[in-house]
Parts: sequence; C-alpha cells; structure tokens
Amino acid sequence: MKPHYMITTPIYYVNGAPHVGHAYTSIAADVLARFKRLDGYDVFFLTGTDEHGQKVEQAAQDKGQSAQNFATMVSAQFRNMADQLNISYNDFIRTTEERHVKSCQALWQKIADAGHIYLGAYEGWYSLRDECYYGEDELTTAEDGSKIAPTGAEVKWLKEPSYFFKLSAWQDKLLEFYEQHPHFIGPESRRNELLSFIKSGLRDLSVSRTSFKWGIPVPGDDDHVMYVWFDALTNYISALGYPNIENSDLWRFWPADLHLVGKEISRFHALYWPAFLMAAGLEVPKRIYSHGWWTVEGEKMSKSVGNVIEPLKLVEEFGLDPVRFFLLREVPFGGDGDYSRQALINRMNNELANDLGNLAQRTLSQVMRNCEGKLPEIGQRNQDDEALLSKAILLPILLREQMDRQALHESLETIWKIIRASNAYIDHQAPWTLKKTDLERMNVVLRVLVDTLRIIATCLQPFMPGAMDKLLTQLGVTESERQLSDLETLIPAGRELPAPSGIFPRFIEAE
RNA sequence: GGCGGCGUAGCUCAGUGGUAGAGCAGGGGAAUCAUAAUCCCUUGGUCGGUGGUUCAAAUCCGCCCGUCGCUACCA
Repeated sequence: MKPHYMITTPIYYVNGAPHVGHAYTSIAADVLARFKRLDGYDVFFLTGTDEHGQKVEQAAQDKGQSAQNFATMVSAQFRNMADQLNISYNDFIRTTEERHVKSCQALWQKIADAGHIYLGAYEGWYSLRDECYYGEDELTTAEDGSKIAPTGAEVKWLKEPSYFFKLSAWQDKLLEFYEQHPHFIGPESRRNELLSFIKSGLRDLSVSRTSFKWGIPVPGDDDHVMYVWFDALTNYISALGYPNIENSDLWRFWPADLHLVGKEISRFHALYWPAFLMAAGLEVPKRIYSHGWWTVEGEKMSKSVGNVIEPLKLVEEFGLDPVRFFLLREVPFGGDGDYSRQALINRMNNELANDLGNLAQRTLSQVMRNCEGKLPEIGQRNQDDEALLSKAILLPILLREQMDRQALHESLETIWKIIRASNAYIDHQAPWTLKKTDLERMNVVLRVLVDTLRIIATCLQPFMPGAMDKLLTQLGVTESERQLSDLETLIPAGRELPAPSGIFPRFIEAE
C-alpha cells in the first residue's frame, strides 16, 4: 500500500480578488504535493475558499449583492486562478457548502459536549463606525476625555454575549505538545514567537458573534454565528468527511502532514487549531509551515499604491512555468521576498534559457545530428562521466530531505548545481570535437548528458510540470517512466528521439 | 516597553571557534555543439561598532547602533 500525505493551503478569504501572495502559497503547496506523488505517495491536496464573516457581508452589500452570490463569484475567481496556475488540488472546498456547515456544527457540538465552551460576554471598546473592537493600547484620548480609535472613530465600552472556548485551560497541554514536537511549527522563528505568546498567558477565546449574521449558526443558539476562524479551520476536516468519519474513505489522510500558511495566520493554525482538535479528541496535524510575504520593487504591496501584482497577468506575459520557478527560486522559502520585473527576467534568461534550456538544446541537437536521432549506447564510462552521473543520481535523496523541511529554494539550488556541472562537462568533453576524432567516445558523452538531463527533468517536474513534460518527451522518456523510482532503470539505447525544440525562450524586453 | 530575528563582496545571501564563500553584476581569456548561449581565470569584504573569553572569533559573552517581526480575537 502506498504511503499517504495530506497537504493544504489556507482557504482564501473572498473579500478581495486573488493576488500574487495567494498564488505563491498555492504554487508552493502544489510543488510539495507533486513531489510527494512523484515519490510514490498517495496525496490529498486541499484548497478552497473561506466565505463567511462580516467583511464579506459588507463587501457584498457595497456591491448590492447577496453575500452568497458575492462569495460564489469571488470563489470562482480563486478556483480559476488555481486552474490557471496548474495547481493539482484534489478538492476545492467552500465554507458555504452544506458538508462544511454540518462539519463545523458537529465539531462545535463535540467540543461543547466535552465542556470546553461556555456562554459569557465579550466586552471592550467598540467602534460603531468601524464595526470592530479595539484594544485599550490602540486608543488615543481626545481633549474631552473620550476615547478615539486609530481610524479617528469614536468608541464606546460595549458588552455583548458570546460563547467562549476555554483556551486558557489548554496552555500547559499546548506547551507540552510543542516541546514534544519541536518540528510542529516552521520556520524556527515562528516557533519562538508562538512560544513566547503562550508563555505570556492565554485568555479564553471568543468564538461566536451576534453583531452580524453571515456565518454558521451556533448549534442550539441561532442568535450567534461562529467566529470565522472556528469556521475556517474546520475546513481541513470537513473535506475528509467529518463528522462521518466511519464511512469516509478519506479520513485515513488525517492528521494532515502539512498545513502551509502565510506568516500572518501562523498563530491561528499553530495555536487555536490544535487546541480545538485536542478539545474534540481529534488528532493534531503534523506540521504547520509559514512562508513570508512579497514586496514589489522594494515596496509593500497595496491597493492604494496600485502595485498589486495579479498572478494571471504575470503568467500571461512570462508564461506559467517561469513564474512558478521565479517565485520559488528567488527567495528562501519561509522568508520575505521582493518581486521585481528585472529579477524575474534575469532568472528566466540566466537560469532557464541559458543554463537549462540551452544545455538541453545543445545536447539534443547533437544527438539528433550525430547519433541519427537515437539514444546512444551507454558504452564505456570514464571518471569524468561517473563524477557527473553520481552527483546527479543523488538528487532524489537530497530533495526528499529538503522537501520535508519545505526548503524549496535549496532544492532548486541543488538541482542548478548539477545543471552548471553539466555545462562544464559538455565544454570539457567537447563532443563536437570528438565527432571528428572519436565517435565512440562522443556517443558515451552525449549519453551521459541525456541521462543527467533526464534526472534533472524528472526532479524538476513538480516545479515546472508543463515545461518538464516537454523536455522529458524530447529526452525520449515516456509518461510511464517519470516517477523518481523510474530513475533506477535507464532508458534502453536505440530509442528514437523527437526533434528538439527550445523549452525556455529568452525573454526580450519590447522596446 | 517586553521577547525574538537580522546586520558578511556593488546586489541577494550561505557560512556557528582554526588560513573569508556562492550566484548575479564588473574585468580578462577560451571555445564555436547550442536559444550570442557556454567554459576558464579574475577584481572586490579590517564579516555593523565596541569591550571581553580563547593559543585562535564572522562564529561564544557584555554593551551600543541600525533594521525587522511578535506582543490575541479587525484574516
């Protein structure tokens, strides 16, 4: 039986259109999912949209639409983006779906029955205009002594009934859990933040609202809707059939292996979610990994500055695989990064077109011309040949370890080292000279290059599925020979290769 | 304010006690199979400052400066 692996993106909030940050999370998750499949795992890759809450209600109202219609429209945009980006999700869940509503209510009931939810009152400084509460330290005091919100709105001390989750009771259990699972949160810096947050003392969490209606009703109390995070986080088990886990074929994927999230929502996943699950007697996910944020040409991305990068426009101009590559190559995964047009073009031209694309082209065109377009015999290899191949064949082993740490940039760097070594190899061996002096040796060299390229292309499939499909076809690798495990078997000599054509054209800036 | 991260070549960063590294950018050369792509060599840093521990510190400790993040219910 195949080992299984469950990976998720956050469900995206539908109060605005998708931007490059959403695309980034999805692409990274997709690479990890595809890598695990490549490595023989049975993968469940979940994504979707988060559709409840006051902001959606408000955004819909501004457009004169019902919340449901508005959410459906924006959700479709996210789904379209995922499809355009070639995201290989197994399920796309929406929090307005019946299966999710039932799942949330069941989870709530389970936690309530276990005595971890109680009815209390939430109080604080509330701004009627901003429709939200502010903390004491965010407020300024006006001349007449009244309190003013950061937005300039007036605030009043308000008290509303609310259900609370007994988060404070879980403080010690959570700390114990983090100590027993040092790799539960990544990267390391997020773990430190979270630990210091918990150690400063946990308060009970308000998990229902009465101030708006667009949400999942609390079981047995229709005046309340669930706190959006309780609603949103539950999606991960809704998709697996919760609460009907006895009859669900998918429940075997729980606990999830990885929740990939943006750093801004690290705490919700690493703290509240485990607490909810523990309270419900369910297993806790194995790992939460937070990636960083993108700036644009050195500036923070914002609607008012007008520098928001729309992923589909990037794809339209540069092509999908170069964009996927750039996003994962440019920045250490887990840290923040900067998008710049020039940096993208440099990566495209230097690394895709020159290093890899040209390597494939120069190798394959010689095979085509000098080997009658057929894969040469393996022949008698010398030390140089073995040196290159032995490094290349280690790639899957190195990649497995890196992918399990979500060190996607390291994987690409590791692969690029082999690509550079291959370019050095072809120059030093100079098969174009051997053609005149030693045909047998020329065949060996070209064969070494084709075999090395096959390993490279196989390993790069998760990052650039479209381009690598094309390259593998040119290398004579059939679709049933593209798993990591297939690398153990060499392609038989004599196989006819199709005529090569460029995989990564250089990008020339229009005048 | 408290806690934590970071500060290494022009740029982006790797390097956690023992003669300063990579990629890109810059300079010189080789080659001509290839998407004028590639390969080889090379310029360049008193590793933020300062005091200390040590035979030896970018690497450990103190202080200072700069910068960034977290500091709860507004995704």
